[in-house]
Order: sequence, then structure tokens, then C-alpha cells
Amino acid sequence: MVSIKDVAKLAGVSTATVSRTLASPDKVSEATRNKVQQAIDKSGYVANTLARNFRRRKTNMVLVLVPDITNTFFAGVIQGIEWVAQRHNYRVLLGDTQYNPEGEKAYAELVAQKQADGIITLGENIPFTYRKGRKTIDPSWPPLAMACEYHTDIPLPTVCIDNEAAAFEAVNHLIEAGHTQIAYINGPADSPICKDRLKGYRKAMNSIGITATKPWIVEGNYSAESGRQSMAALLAANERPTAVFAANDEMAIGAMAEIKAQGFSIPDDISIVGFDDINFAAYCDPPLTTIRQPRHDIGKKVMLSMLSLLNDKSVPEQHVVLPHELVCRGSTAKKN
Amino acid sequence: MVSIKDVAKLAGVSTATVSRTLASPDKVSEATRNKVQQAIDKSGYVANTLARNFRRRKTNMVLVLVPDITNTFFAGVIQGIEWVAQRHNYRVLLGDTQYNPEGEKAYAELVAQKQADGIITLGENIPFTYRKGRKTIDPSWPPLAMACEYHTDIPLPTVCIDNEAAAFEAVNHLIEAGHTQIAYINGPADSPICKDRLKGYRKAMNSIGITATKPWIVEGNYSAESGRQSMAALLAANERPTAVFAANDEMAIGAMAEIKAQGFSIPDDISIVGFDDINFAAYCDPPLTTIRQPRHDIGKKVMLSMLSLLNDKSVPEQHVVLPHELVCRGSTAKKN
DNA sequence: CTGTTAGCGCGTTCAG
DNA sequence: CTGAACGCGCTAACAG
Repeated sequence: MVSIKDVAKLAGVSTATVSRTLASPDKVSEATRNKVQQAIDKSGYVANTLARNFRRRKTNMVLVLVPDITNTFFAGVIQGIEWVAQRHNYRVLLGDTQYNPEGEKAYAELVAQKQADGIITLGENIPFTYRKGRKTIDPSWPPLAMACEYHTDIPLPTVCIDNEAAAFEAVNHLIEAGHTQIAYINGPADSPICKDRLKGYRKAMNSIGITATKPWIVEGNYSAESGRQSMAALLAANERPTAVFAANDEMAIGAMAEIKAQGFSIPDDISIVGFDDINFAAYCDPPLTTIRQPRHDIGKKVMLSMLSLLNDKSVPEQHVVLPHELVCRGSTAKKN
Repeated sequence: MVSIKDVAKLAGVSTATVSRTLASPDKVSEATRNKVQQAIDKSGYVANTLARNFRRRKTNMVLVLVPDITNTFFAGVIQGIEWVAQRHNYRVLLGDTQYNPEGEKAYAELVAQKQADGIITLGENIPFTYRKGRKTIDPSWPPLAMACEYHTDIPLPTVCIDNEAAAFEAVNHLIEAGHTQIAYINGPADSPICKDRLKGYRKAMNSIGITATKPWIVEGNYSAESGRQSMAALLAANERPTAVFAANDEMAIGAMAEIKAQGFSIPDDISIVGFDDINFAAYCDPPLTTIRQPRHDIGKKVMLSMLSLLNDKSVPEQHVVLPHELVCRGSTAKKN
């Protein structure tokens, strides 16, 4: 293993000079800089990041906690994170938590152990315990930022869309098409963004004088299978909805399968709107109308927040709201 | 920051003893072990992994190179990798290469820099240069293993399925349903596994005395959009196929959309078979017949290979072949 | 079983 | 602008 010492000897300078040439070339005269560079090239030296990180007490790694990497929406956010991370000499450590808070905490310990400098979580939980009602960030926590979800108590840097407004738009689109019997398949009910989406749904229903009631509000877990089951429950109710709004595309896709399996037609009998605009949405039959979230931008922005947390030590803009977009495709139509 | 020294002082032992209590408790008497444990608890000490790794010259990180994390099949493999990694105190460093060999090499340098101990790649390239025709592993390379794809020149530990046999089965399933005009939408043609799948397709066609010709063999890039375009090309040909085999489910899904858009019915006019069995396959309309790859198992197995490469320094079984399965669903039917 | 000692490879003083 | 010297926190010999 060729170390900085070997390079120094080869170049006839001290190790300090080699180190400086690498870290701040402007503080070294051009002549020595060249000598050092030649020695580096000749020896094939690569700096030992392990030693460097140890010395600097910094890993240049960010731990990304993701509820399910298999969910292509989350994967898209991670691509955005990685895009920025790479360009700023940071690495992404993957923590697939499988929606399990215990797993999150286990991963979070990596930071205490100095295996990562900060944490970005795409889930709703923060992997630290805090006193209920305490609304401030515990200074003992590492740099922490959220994407997609946000925290109701702790004021963490967050990047998401306006979920309530987006849900309102989605449902309003249905209302404008003449629907009034609109059901909602929610995601995990304790998730803040699902609460917001529910709020948006309720608000839209209120706008036409309808107070949405239980049988038309069902809860899934974001999986296609749960969407199918939720839809089955909806179709088994006394009164059948003519339109459905689902809190993500996977559930919408599951619901579509169930609707068709029971012999109903989309959108003639039942219209449906999803959420996220994953790639498959456009390839559904009929293509799924949905709310597009800018997943790459969410990832990029949250990584930028993390960088300023890490380097500038300034707290970035606390709650960044990115624009969403209603994408109208074939799964919605005027009510017959 | 509380370090091992503080704990040693608090417990009235040497730092070496503290270190031993942590690394090999059996080499420490119970009495001192308890003393040390108490001191650790009282002080809130957490070992600095950065220092430990530096000393041990080991990161306990594995770099996973994935062509596209957004592809849920790859994401599934990564879940398998992580599942094993976690249980063996390893971490997964994510490298989304976007099918770009340059990106791969950039990531691979992380190992030279001691940011990771080994590399698992899910793509077809190995991120190192080698003399063409040289069939041995360069000893200067870090531990390296492949999953899904394999390398034709270098004998690297590899985990995949028998792609040729799987493709043969898929096409044979169509043949048994009476089809003879069977087209194939291949993936990137230079990928070894795509070559194998093509071989399997050809072999099956040969078995009924047909030499598959160009217009019915088209090439996509694994994306749904490329599947759609490939299908459009197929449908524009003089003679229309009555069945299609696609090298992955995304392309099959794109192809299905195009088939329906042109007014044909699946499976009545055209049958279709995919590859991978991603979650959405079961939710297509009609549900997609496909080859299931055990993605989690592939990930688990390749990580186990990596571990033995890393720790036992024994070369694991060179080419592990995991079982696949033809999953028959509604997208295939007897030829009319 | 335990303590002493000597670095791992680098960045960072502090003089010169 | 450059070099000498120190030490980050930990583990791995080696004695005892």
C-alpha cells in the first residue's frame, strides 16, 4: 500500500506538503505542486479515505432511510439524492427499513458510530426518541432531514409537496366530471401526509356539501394488494362509488384490477385517480390519471438541505414545498 | 466525545481491556467485563467506527452497483443483499450507474480509496479494465461478485438463473399453445444474459423447425417505452406475430399497451410472456404470464458469496444458478 | 487474563 | 511557502 509518506519521499518533500497539495493546492508553489503530482502519478498513490475520514472526523456519507426501496417512487427520490450527493463528494448509505421503526433506529446508530454524517428519511418516523410536546430539535441528534413525509412536532428541514392541495385537486377533478359518490383509499392513517391527503379529500367533498363518511374512506398500506382489497370492500358496500381516489398509484393499480375483475368498466362505471405518477401509471389500461410528484427534485432538494446542514451549519429553509401536477389520463371520465 | 480512554479510566482498566470486552468478551473475565460494561453504560460510550475501521483497514461496506435503482427487480435484489449484509454487520453503499460504464468506474474507485471492501454489480460490466482474452481475475482487483448478469471472460463469483432455459420454457409455453409466429423483444443485445435469452428463444423456435429471423427479433432497452416502440415495429411488419416474448416485464407491459392501442386483444389476438415477475405483472390486464426470478434469493446468495470472499478469503462457488419458474397467467392463450 | 506499547495514514498545528 | 512533530481512537502484538 503506497501511502502519503512514499509520495513525500519520492517527491523530496514532507508529507505535510503532499497533504496540502491535495487539500489546498493554492497554498503550495507551482513547482512543488508539480513535483508532488508527478510522484503521485508515478507511485499510483490514492489517498486512504479511511485515514482521512478518521482524522477529519467525517465520513462524507449520508444514510438514507427508505421504507421500501422496491417502491419505484422512493427509488426515484433516492436517484435525486444520489445525483446531488455524487456531485458534492458524498456517498449514499442505503437503509431499507421495511416500514419498521425498530429497523430505523438500528440504522440511525450508524451515525453515533461515525459511519455516516447525517440522515435523510423518506418515512414518517424520526429514528430518535423525544419528549412528546417538545417542539425543538435535540442538539444531540445528528443532521437530519425529511423528504416526502414531514414531522408534526419537530421542526426538521423537510421537502415535500402540498399534499392537501394535491388531494383536493384530484378529487375536484372528479367532482368537475360530475361525480359525487367518490371514495378514498388512504395510505397508513397515522402518516402526516396521508392525513393531509384525507383532509384534501374531505375539503373537496365538503365543497359540494358532502360530509365524507366511513364506508367510503378505507385504508390500505400503499401496496397494490391492499388497494385491491380496499376496492373489494368499497364495492361490497350498499352504495357503490362512481369514482375513487387512491393515495398512491400502486393501490390505484390494485383497485383497477379489482374493479375490472368484478366486471365494471373504467372509466365508464368507475373513474379512478392515483397519486405519484410512477412510470407504470401511463401503461395502465386505461392509463391512470394521477398526481405527479417531482420525485427527482424532491431528492435533489433534500440532499441540498442536508449539505447545508452538514457544511454551512446553517439550518436550511425549513419546509420546502415543491409543485405537483394533476396528470389527466384515461382512467377518469364524466359521470354517466 | 467519550472515547475508549474515558471508559478505561472509569472502569479502572486499560484501553486494551475495554477493546477486548467489545471485540472478544470471552477473553475477559466476567468481573472485569461487568466493570467495563458499567463504565460504558455510565459514560454513554459508543465505539468510533471510523477509528476502528481505520485501524483494521476494513470498512464493512459493500458497494452495490445497480444499473437503475428505479427498476423494481433490481430493487428486490438489493433488498436481498441488504438483508444478509445487515445480519453480518455489513452496510450497503448504493451506486446507481444509470447503465453508464463511466459512472461504474467512478464508483469503483471508492474501493481503492478504502471506502468499501468489495463490489457487487448487478450490471453486465465490471468496473475495471482488463486485457481482452485474459481469463483470470487480476489480483489487484478488490473482491468482486456479480448478480443477475455474468461475465463471459473473467471467472467471477456469480449468482443468476439459467436464462437460456428460462427463455426456452417461456417460448415453449407459447409453442405448446399452438403459436408458431412468435416474436422476441430482447434487451440490450450485448448483455450476456440477453444473449442467453435470445439463444433460448432461438432454440425453442428451432424445435418446431423455425429459424427465427430479424424482423421478429427486435431490441429494446428494458424500459416500458422501448417495449412499446418495439411492439409498434413488430406490428408494422408484413406478417403479424400471434405471440410475443419480452426480455423483461417492463417491456412486456409497454408492448401490451401498444397491442391494445392498436386494437388487438390480449391474449385472443396476441399472447405475451414477460420476464422477472415484478409485482405489477400480476396486476396487468390481463395478468402477465412471465418467468419468475427469485430476486431476493439472488441478492442474499450474492451477498453470502461476497462475505466468503471477504472473510474466508476462499473463492465461493463460482457460478450459482438459482431456480426460475414459469408463472402462467392470463396474457397467454391457445392460438385461435 | 490483563497492561504496555506501538503504530494505522493522514491533517494540522507551529516554527522557520 | 515548507517541514517537523504530534495525535485522532482504536486494535494488535507482546509481555507479564
